[in-house]
Amino acid sequence: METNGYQDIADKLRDAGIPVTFQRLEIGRVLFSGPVHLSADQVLARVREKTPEMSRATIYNTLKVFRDRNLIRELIIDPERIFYDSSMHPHYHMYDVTTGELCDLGPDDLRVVGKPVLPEGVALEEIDVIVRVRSRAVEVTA
Amino acid sequence: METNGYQDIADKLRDAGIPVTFQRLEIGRVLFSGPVHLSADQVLARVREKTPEMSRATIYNTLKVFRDRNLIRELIIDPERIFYDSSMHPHYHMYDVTTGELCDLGPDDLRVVGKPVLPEGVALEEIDVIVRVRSRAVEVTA
DNA sequence: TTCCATGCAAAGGGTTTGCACTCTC
DNA sequence: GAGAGTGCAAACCCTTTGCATGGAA
Repeated sequence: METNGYQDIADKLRDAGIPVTFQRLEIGRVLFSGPVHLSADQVLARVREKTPEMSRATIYNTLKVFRDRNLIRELIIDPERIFYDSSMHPHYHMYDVTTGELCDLGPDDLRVVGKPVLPEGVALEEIDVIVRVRSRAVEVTA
Repeated sequence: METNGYQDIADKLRDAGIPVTFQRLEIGRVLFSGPVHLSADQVLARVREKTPEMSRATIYNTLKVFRDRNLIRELIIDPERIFYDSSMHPHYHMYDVTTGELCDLGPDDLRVVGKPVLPEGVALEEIDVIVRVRSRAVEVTA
């Protein structure tokens, strides 16, 4: 999982059936150097630190390719933006609505018990759990 | 909970400390006549069936007022739009990513066990559980 | 009269798309 | 040279905002 070198990332892409390109390697480097939760814009910003000419459209295209090939997961947590999670291990999330911080929860923290009865012709895709928390420090006195 | 008449809705608004207006009654009628999951646009459409002059801005304003007063809950489930849930009972959701259908799950279907350790100065707001399913019937052969 | 609610239209922000250019095989 | 990948800019859609009108206390 800890794919740090370009060689590892290239292998990861090939294993997923994704043709390797320079841009995809750079985006992969940002995503697969460790477990991260990043919005598309954050990915773009990090890639542009090393590759300023990277296009926003390429970021969105590539994120969708990665997602379709199960290399990353889309997190629908904030109505403002989609987060991309580079960890495909089953796990849940804790989201600080005040700061926008997002972190992982393991099975030690939380577990889902029971399985809902699925209607005819319907397949389970995944179960998302989001623990929303609020920092007391930063009071939003609206 | 089954607030059907305008009188019931007016009471509900007053109880929540929300000044009663014609528009809020109409929006309340759509939301509180039964348990519903509607996007802002769907609320607008239903209100306009009876009140075609209702403004989109008023819908958004009112939904936010209702949400702040804990009359409805925002569901962050689909990146395209926010759904508003007229049921404040604690419950979870099943979402069909193919059809966009959304339904409730009770404690008989699913339960969350354990509580995550919250960082210092952080308060639990709520725990969302979304069971994502996919209809086999409508194959999305992309 | 003062304040809040409403409506319209324009702006805002994340995401998608159209199209031309480039690169690879 | 065919096809995919990329980059730019404009388009898109949901949502928010500014501002003027209107209604209630």
